[in-house]
Amino acid sequence: MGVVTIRDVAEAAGVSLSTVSRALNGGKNVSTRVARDVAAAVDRLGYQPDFLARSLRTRTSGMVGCLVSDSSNPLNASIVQAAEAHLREAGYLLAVVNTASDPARERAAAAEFRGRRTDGMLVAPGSKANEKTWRELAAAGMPVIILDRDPPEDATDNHWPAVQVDHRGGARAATRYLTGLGHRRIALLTGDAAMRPSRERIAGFREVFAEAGFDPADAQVRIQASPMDFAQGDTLALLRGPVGDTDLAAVHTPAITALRWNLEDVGRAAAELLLQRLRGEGPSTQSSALLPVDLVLRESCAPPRRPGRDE
Amino acid sequence: MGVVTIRDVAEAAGVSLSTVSRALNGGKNVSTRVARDVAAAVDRLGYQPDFLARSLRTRTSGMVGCLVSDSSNPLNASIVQAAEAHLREAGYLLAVVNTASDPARERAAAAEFRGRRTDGMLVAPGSKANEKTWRELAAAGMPVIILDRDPPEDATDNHWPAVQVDHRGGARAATRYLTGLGHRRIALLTGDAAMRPSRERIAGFREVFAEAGFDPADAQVRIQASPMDFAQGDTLALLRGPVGDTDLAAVHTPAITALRWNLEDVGRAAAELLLQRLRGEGPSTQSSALLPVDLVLRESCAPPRRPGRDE
DNA sequence: TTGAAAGCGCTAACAT
DNA sequence: ATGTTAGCGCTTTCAA
Repeated sequence: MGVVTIRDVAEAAGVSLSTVSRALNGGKNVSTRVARDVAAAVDRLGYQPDFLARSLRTRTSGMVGCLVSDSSNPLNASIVQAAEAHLREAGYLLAVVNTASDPARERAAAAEFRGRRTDGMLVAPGSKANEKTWRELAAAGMPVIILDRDPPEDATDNHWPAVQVDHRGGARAATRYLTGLGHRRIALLTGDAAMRPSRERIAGFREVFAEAGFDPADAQVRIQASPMDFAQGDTLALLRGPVGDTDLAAVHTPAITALRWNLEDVGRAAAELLLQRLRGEGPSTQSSALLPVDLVLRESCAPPRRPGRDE
Repeated sequence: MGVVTIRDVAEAAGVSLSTVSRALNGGKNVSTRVARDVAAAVDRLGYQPDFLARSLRTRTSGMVGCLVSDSSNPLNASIVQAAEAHLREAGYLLAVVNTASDPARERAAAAEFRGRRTDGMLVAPGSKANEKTWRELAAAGMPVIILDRDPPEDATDNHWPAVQVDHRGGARAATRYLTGLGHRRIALLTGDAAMRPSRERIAGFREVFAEAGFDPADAQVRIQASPMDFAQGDTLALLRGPVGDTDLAAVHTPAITALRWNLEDVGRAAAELLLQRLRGEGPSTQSSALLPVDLVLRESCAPPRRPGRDE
């Protein structure tokens, strides 16, 4: 394997070990002759530097950890993929751990990432159970970016770097659209109300009812324990659309009006926020992002058959 | 950060550095008293071992690299997720790199994984361009598991560990089903014919025509340059079903008959194959897997309106 | 511009 | 059962 070390290169190039290191890294303070010889030796021997050894020395691993409940969920998958792409361009490797929202697994993963000296983390906690963990991590100097979740509550209330999605605004737009069509009794199906996305959707939904002076009892909220509940039957599956856009919504007949936000942007923004920290940029730069949610009008919504009295 | 080292623990516990190491690892050759003291010190100091340093010493990183064209593709996402879960249980961390099937990126990722001393790799090459890379990697002792792709051609023709999906069998079943309904002119839409999945589908498709003595010209193959082509319009999107099952197929009206294979099994089998190698198990154990493809009958297929003459 | 030497935190002989 | 010692491969002072 990596049997060829920097020492071999040094011998082959007829220079010292540290000179090779300099030639390989900064390239500064190295004569052109030596630079050439070293490059030749590297080529000839097929030398590949050992990141592990370098990391041990430099105290930076070039790795970023990502904690997510389920990376096969299409929403998460796109976010993670975009983050990975952006981080990779900056030279970082992304390691993803699926936690199934299990607090114990989250803690285990956080500990492992920490032990591996990751340079930062992207985390989407599945509950508020581990706020202490995130706070400790941050206190220890680990840059932690929150993904579409409530940041841990902090005594000092300094803002956590986070990428948030404007679910409230989206829910408002969708609700207004439906009330505009004449609907007065509307159900919102969404996930765990303790989590930011659902909580914000519910808030936006109710705000519109309140502002319009409609009966709040007609704004019905149904909590789905898991995203999978949506798929339990065709009927419920159809209702996925109003919650989040997927390929499904567009190709269905009728095409489903849906809320959509740019998942790639979420991942990219999170990566960028982290990179800012890693570059040591201060609080002068943007430290959080709020991404918009769009209402995509398709064919699935019509006025009620008897306006104001649809069942 | 990780300011507390094994040395601090040793001092706190009043034992030597190596004793702590032993207590932490094997736990063998350690008196219960010392074990207790060390555990107490670890707790009190909040010691977390440095994986990097350990890896440098042991020459094993506890990491596995995964090379895939696009981890946000639902098919890949599920495979990767399942592999991650299985590997994590065994104590390994999975790092995923998206290559967009770009040979240069594949090589770069392979080099980086190698430099990071990953213990193994799961790779789904996007072309045959990098066969040399995979061969070199394997020759250097890196366990490489191929995911639903052709293994690199090898002079010695020793079999590569690989997880394959029986796309041919699936295509045969689907084709027979359609011919059984009376269809005689059938189109197969699939991806890059140079890649294993499509090539096998095409083969199975044509086999059925040949065996039945139908006109091979009526077995029409259309290549889609990328999976995204399938989504370009509703019409084409509907044709996704016969190629691979997604949530979409089941909830569509009519529900779409589809070929399905277990993506979790693919990921799990790949992880297991890799773990076998990492445990040093020889060729006695299973070294490849061929997973079945099922035809899931739903409502989308009917006999032709004029049997034998459908357009 | 170069080299010698120290050491990152840990494990693994080897002694005791 | 425990301690001493020697590195893993690299970067980085510090001298020359």
